[in-house]
Amino acid sequence: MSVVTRFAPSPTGFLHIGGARTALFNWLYARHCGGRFLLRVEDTDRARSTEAAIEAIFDGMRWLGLDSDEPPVFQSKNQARHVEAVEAMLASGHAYRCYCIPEELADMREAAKAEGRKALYDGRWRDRDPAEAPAGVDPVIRFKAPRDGETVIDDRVQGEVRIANDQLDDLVMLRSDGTPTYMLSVVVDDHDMGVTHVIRGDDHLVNAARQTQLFLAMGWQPPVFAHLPLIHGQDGAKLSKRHGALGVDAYRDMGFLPETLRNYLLRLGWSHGDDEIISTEQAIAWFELDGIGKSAARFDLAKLTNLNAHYLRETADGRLVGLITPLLEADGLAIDAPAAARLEAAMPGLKPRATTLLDLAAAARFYVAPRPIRPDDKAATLLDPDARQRLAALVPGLERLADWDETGIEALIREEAEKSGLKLGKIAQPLRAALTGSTTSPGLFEVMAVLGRDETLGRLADVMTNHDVAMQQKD
RNA sequence: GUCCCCAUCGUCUAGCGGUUAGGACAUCACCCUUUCAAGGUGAAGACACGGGUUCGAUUCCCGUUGGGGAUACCA
Repeated sequence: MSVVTRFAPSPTGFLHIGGARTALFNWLYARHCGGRFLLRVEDTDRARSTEAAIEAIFDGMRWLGLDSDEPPVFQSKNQARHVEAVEAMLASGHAYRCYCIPEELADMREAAKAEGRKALYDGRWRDRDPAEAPAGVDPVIRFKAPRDGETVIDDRVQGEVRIANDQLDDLVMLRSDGTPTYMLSVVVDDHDMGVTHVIRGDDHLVNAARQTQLFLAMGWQPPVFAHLPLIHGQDGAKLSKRHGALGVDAYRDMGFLPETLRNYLLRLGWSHGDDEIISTEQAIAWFELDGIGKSAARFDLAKLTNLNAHYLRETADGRLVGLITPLLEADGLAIDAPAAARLEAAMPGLKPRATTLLDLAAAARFYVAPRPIRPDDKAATLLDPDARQRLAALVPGLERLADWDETGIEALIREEAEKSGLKLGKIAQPLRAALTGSTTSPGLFEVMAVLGRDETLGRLADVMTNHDVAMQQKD
């Protein structure tokens, strides 16, 4: 039997980090098994579901590269089928009409709480004659759940979980307005879609018992369950909106790569020995359900950042240029073909110093910024008159230099430093300030090689002639 | 309240009765060095507690504590 997994988000918000991990695990397991991965939008709560949320979820899935094997299923479109399933249960005696009004239910809950019992519906309409139905009350249809014994879930993550049936009440399958509830819809859809493995958050563990009862009552084989521990925030509390539970789009905007998220999310709750850096191909080959941990994990931005730095270093220069170009353009810079080429040449020096696309773009800015380069405060301090004189002394040599490449430039500068009896830093730092406008940058000789002779000399000339630029920044 | 789940360095985790309890991130030190990173070397840092079982428990069982989840005509 081929494996079928599904990701079934309810479209009430963005694709958050926990949902993304659930989707990833389902996707990986299907890919690993050579099965199919399906996407189902659980929009049975029409009031809370929004078009924007649906788009945000699809968008997030696309960005993460989690492609589904069939077009997404919208649960709301299967309503007729869900109602039909309930009618069949009514006919087979597995369901009944309940005429309780909300106030009655509230009283019931309160009474149960007072007695220290689990707050459950007491099944008062289970066997009551429908002729006693009060006038003007639209009934709900409830599942006639087993009252004795227990329901056992053989969970692939949590192990064998036993829940006494008296802990589960007769759940509502059809609301008084005739619409199906989530609990019923999931079971019917999972069955109809041929889902073999339900991999989802821990918060559904008890639901798995109710759903198992439903599957059994309908005469269907329940799927294999695997309930993932939830992800917690840095403070250990539930990863909620106010704890920085952001959508995956927020991480994209912070400059993280999708492969970083995939690797990070995979390691959050799943392990393969001591392996940390795991490519998606490797993950597909290795992913097994028994590698999933049982305890909740905290989301750690520092580790995510470190991982992103790693993937940035591994990313092809051309792709990086493509990714930061929009950021630079948003910053008011025009990136034409020569500028893009210069950025690409600069990437080997920029990449290892960056942790996100945002700081990569910021660090790359000086390469394509228009002259004159505005030095920042610290850089301006370095460009005092003495330093400018030292820089001026370099110009003839740079003009004459035969091979304008990193080694040639380095040899020349070192020679100049030695000649004047200065430590390299005494020349290199002002030079860096003049060329990059900053006190930190990639290797100086590499910077000069990438900038080219004309641009280098031009930037030096700017500093030499335009004292105002330097002086102005000094205070 | 009731039911369910969980518990190894600050964090993510390895471990599946006998280990100097391993790795990664973060932290600190040193090396490298034209700045900043990267890289290299090293340091510090954990089995929540109490009972059992066993020749022997981080590992198995029970309890305590702590954390989380579920208790809807939401999903």
